[in-house]
Formats: sequence, structure tokens, C-alpha cells
Amino acid sequence: MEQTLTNSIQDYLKNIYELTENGESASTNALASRLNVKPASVTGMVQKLASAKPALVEYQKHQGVTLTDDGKKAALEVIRHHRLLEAWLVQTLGYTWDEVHAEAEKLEHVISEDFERRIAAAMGHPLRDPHGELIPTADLQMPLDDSTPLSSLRPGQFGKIEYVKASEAELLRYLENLGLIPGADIEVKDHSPFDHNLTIKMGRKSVVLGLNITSKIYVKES
Amino acid sequence: MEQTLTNSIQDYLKNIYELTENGESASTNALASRLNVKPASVTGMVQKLASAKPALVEYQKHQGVTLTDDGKKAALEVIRHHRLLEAWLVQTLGYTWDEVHAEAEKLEHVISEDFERRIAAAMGHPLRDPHGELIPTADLQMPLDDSTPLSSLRPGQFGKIEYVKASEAELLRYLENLGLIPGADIEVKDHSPFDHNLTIKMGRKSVVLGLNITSKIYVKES
DNA sequence: AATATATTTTAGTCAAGACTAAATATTTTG
DNA sequence: CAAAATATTTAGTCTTGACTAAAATATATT
Repeated sequence: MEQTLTNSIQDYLKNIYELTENGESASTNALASRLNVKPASVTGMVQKLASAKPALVEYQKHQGVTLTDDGKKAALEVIRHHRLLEAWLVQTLGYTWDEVHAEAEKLEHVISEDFERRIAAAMGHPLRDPHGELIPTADLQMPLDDSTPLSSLRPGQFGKIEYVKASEAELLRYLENLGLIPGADIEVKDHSPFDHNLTIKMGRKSVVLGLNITSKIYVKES
Repeated sequence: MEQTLTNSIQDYLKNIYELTENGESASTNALASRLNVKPASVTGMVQKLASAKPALVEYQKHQGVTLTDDGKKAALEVIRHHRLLEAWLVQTLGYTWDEVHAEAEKLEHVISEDFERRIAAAMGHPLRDPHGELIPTADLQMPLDDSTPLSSLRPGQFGKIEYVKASEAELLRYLENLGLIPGADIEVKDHSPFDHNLTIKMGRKSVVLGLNITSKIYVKES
């Protein structure tokens, strides 16, 4: 089971994972455009992965691809690397959210399991990366996502902020000033159906937030 | 000039650099055994590097290889990456000297110039890696080595310890306990020509050290 | 100097993984 | 429901960087 997968194969698996999270199977074309590769190349690779010694994907001619359990494991390993790396680069080297991606994209394929363990431990085994994405666990399970966009809460509901999915420093600072940071407890007071503005209460403070913001703030209902 | 070199080519250049530091040219065989590759493969690659658009090596049939200025730049870039990474991994993730090499060997090929700058700055632009090797500067010059093995000092000479080139934790702890750490000022008192033992004085303390140790302690004469 | 030995080079293969062009399915639409 | 548009696959090519076997050249030994 411990085959050593090439960078290219890891990229295929990672992208198939991301395209099939919704339950659908991944199409040749969709994969090709994500991987910056021609569709014909995808067909070739996918056939190879399907007939690998422990098969990594499930594949039927014009039917798209799915990961096998082995394939999913391999994909989650790469995704874990990627997200841990993003978190680590941001925390230790002052990268911003938009700068880390390319760097992590390259490093994810070459770090050792030892390195993975060390950075995970150094950060206290974080649950999410800087973009708010869940980090697969060390035993390669994708944790359940128990958060929903704040925009989907109804008046009267309570929640705790889990993460903010935004990269604009300006917006982040704005929210931080309001106290809208991970961990904050909030209550939805009012909902204006016409323009989708929500009135939020935190402690004694009230704020009105538009959909452009409430759809980026993810909360755990409580 | 900004070609993007493959990992393989970077490895060739790095190893040619290391084999030619003494002024000699690198032989096909020597390179092959360092790179874990057959001599015939080396010949092929070396021919390719010699006829690259800006040539990276100088090469004449049975005469061995040398780096051109462009090739040397590329080699120093990789070596700088490697040594900065080793220092960084040791300092931030608690790797020991013997653990870092393999990890750095992989990372050196994929980190960005930005990453390089960030870790260099984070460490205060160190001069040497954890093995005591000099780190090429940001403008890709190899600094002059102003240190010599303690074993080559004569009685009456003074020096300051620059680094200790050893990886055994036991030896390092022993030397640390004696105060034989980078920065320490020492004086050579006596030299026993028969067994090459040196008597060293540091402050009011005297120690007798064998060649196996004095050849690993590098000092700057003063 | 002649031969033995070691090193290096040539020539031809191979596997990965991309590509193009052409053939074939599948969808969409009129 | 057939025609056109779109998506996918096949077949064959290319490049990279390894390999083996055999030929050529250097070096060393007697």
C-alpha cells in the first residue's frame, strides 16, 4: 500500500477528491482544466490509476472518475500536507492568506511524515487552515464540518464564530474591530428579507451586516 | 538567464560544485556515484548542460566537468537553499543535525525566492548551517572561510571557536560542558607530537584534547 | 612499448507523462 | 428525433532522464 506516488499523480488525486466531494464523479474536462492539462492526457492518466496494483480510482469510459479508498487516503494525505503548510507558513513566516497557496502547492509533495508531524505538533494540531478549510486528521479522515454561514441563521438563533472565509486584510481588520473573530458568541436579532441584512448582537453591542459579509462568517449553532 | 532548472539538473550542478571546490574538475565516475546514477547517464546529462543556451558547464570529452559562471550561480542557489533550510529546520522544528539532511535535500528544489528571503531574515541571515558549513550569500557568493581546525594551531596561538563539525549528540554535550562552544576564546598551551594531543586553556581552565576532537573544532586565529 | 585494466563515451531502449489529430460517444437543441 | 455541438477516448508522437551493452579511449603495469 505504501507506493510512492509522483507529484503528478498526487495532483490528480487531490483534484479528483475536490471535484467529487459533492458526491458527483469528476469529468475528464473538469479535471483537465484544473490541472492545466489537455483532456486526452487526463484520460490516459486516469486509465493508469484505475489499473494500478491497488487501484486508486474507479473509472468507466464516459462516466467520469471516483476515488477508491486507497485513492482517497492518498488525496487526504496531500490535502493535509497542503493545509498544515499553509497554516504553518502564515504562523511562522508571516505569509498572508493569498501568498501561501503557491508555496504550499509545491511543498505538499515533498515533505516527510516526520515534517508533517512536527509542524502539526508545533501548531497544536489545528483544525482549520488559514482559509478556514478543515484539515484532514493524522489518520486521514476529513473531519465533519459543523459550521454554517452566518447568513443562514434565523432571528433568535445563537452561534459561535468558527472562522472567517475571507482574504482581504481590510475586511478582516474591520471584523476584528467589531469583535467578530473566531470564538465570539453572537445572536441573530433581526433579518431584513429584502436586502438580506442581518442584525447581530454580541454582548451589548449590535451590528448590521450585509450578505457579502454574513456569507463569509462561519458559525457553529448553539 | 532565468531558465527553470529541473531537480535533476540542480542536483548535477550542486554535486559538480562540491567536487570542483578544490580546483580539480569532476570526473564522470565520481559524479555518477554521488548521484546514484550510472556513468553513461552522467555523460549524457553533462553533454546537454554544456550545450545549453547559456552553457552551465565546461566539458571536453575525457576531461571531466567544470561549472561556468552561470552554472556556479545555479549551484550556489541550491546550496544556499539547502543550508538555510537545515538551519531553519533545526531552529524551528527541533530537528537534530543528522535528521535534517534528507528533508532539506527535497525542499531545496521547490522553495521560492520569497521563502528563502523569509527564513534567512527570520534567522538573522546566518553565516553557517548547523554542520558549520558556510551559507552562500543572497547574491550568490560563497563567503571566504576564515576558520581552521583547532588541530592546526601551534602552542602559543590564540583563537576563537567558530563552529564544531560533529553530529554526535554525546560529543556535543561533552564539549558544551567544557565551554568549548562557538564564541569561546582559547589558547593552545602544549602539543604532544607523538599522539597529537593538545592542551587547551580557556580562562583558568585547561583541557587536553585528542586529534579526533581538535580536528572537528574550527577556530578563527586571533 | 605492449598489454591489461579502468574509465568514459556511444548507441540504442525504456517509462512517464505530456501533446495533437482524428475517431467516437453523449448531450443539447431545433 | 435527428443534427449539431460538446465531451471523451484512441492512437501515435515527443521530451526527459534514466538504463544496458558495446566500443573507444586513458591509464597503469610489467
